[in-house]
Amino acid sequence: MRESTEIRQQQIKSAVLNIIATEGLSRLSTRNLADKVGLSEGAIFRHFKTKRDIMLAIMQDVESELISELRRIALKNEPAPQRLFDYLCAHVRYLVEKKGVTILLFSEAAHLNDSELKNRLHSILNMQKQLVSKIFQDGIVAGEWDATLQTESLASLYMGIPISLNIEMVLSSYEIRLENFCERMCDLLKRALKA
Amino acid sequence: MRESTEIRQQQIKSAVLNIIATEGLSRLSTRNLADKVGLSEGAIFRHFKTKRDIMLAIMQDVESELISELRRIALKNEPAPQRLFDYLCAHVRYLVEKKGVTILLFSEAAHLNDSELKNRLHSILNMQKQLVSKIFQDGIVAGEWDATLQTESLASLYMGIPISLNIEMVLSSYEIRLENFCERMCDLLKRALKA
DNA sequence: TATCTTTGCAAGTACTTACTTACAATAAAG
DNA sequence: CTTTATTGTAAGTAAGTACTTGCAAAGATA
Repeated sequence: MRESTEIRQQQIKSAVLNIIATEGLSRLSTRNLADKVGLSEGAIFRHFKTKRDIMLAIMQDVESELISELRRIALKNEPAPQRLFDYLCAHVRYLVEKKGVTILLFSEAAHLNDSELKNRLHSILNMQKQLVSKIFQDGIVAGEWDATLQTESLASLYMGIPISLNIEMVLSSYEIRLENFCERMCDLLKRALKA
Repeated sequence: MRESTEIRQQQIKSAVLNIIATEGLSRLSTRNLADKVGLSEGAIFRHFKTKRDIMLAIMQDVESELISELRRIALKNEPAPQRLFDYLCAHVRYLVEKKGVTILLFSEAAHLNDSELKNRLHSILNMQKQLVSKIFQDGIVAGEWDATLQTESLASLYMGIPISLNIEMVLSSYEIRLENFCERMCDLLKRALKA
């Protein structure tokens, strides 16, 4: 069956995430990938120049899906505490939905020692940090939180939450209880923020 | 030059960490490893049955070096706030010293989809969590920290700190400023803990 | 209908990988 | 001195890798 490159690219990216979640990174060969999509190996290379290009395309998706959502929340016209909660929830929800995709991109970046991949991942994480810093800053300016706090330190503390959750998910094969996770973490953050 | 298995095993483990830090995981082939140790490939397999066994041995080292040090601190006869600070410092110091070793073990575990490797890493992280929970619990019992807090949530928040630092280090190729990092993070934790 | 671009496949390429085998040198033990 | 266990090497092995090539057919355009 002939399909357009756009459709095939979507199918390929989706198959990559599926293989990673169910069989592990080491089974992410072009051969296995082709099998899963239902194409020959040659056909894969019609739609992506290299395997690395597939990873970059997936990273692009993370930027356009997750980052744009986080930006929307961070810039919303709402009290900072509400935004902080929404931000964390959206963040966690995406990681659970797309399972360990960021971690596995990170693994690939570490494995291939590919500095462009690393830099792009780094910039995704920095973006997440800057956006949450904006919320902290707004809350401080609004007098809701302690003015002596450094937003950078707060952002570092925040970033640990989704990242360690992500690691926990991968190591426990995605079987993890998340009851009130966001509420509990958000409460602790707000205690630290209190004026 | 003939050397005993014990010495060779140390040399091999050390070469593994060196290759990972300087050339990346993808260059961690048995061939490159043999070159770095100054042996033939066959000789490597005299001292470790498989490549995977080398990873397991390194993991064992992390347990006997880091975990035992953290246990010592957690059980020390000192006020909980002081122990918390020492604990975080020791934790961070080890990660900086041994660069991203835990992360890279994690990458391998994710890559090979090896559930024994994963379980062992998982148990190392859990141990770190339990030990820091002990400190939180002691501080609460001593009346220094808020009794309504859940130690498990606190431990989750704590765990994000070394892990995200670890990721940051790997992604920024180990060029990272750590001025007062432990102090700043510990202060935030203590604000959240305040009664 | 004829032309041209796109999408597909089968087979192959050159290379790397973890690990093995057959045999030699070393050194300690009897 | 002889025996025996240990540590070493050189040269393989089988399997897997990302990617290419030559050619066919589908579908849009002329």
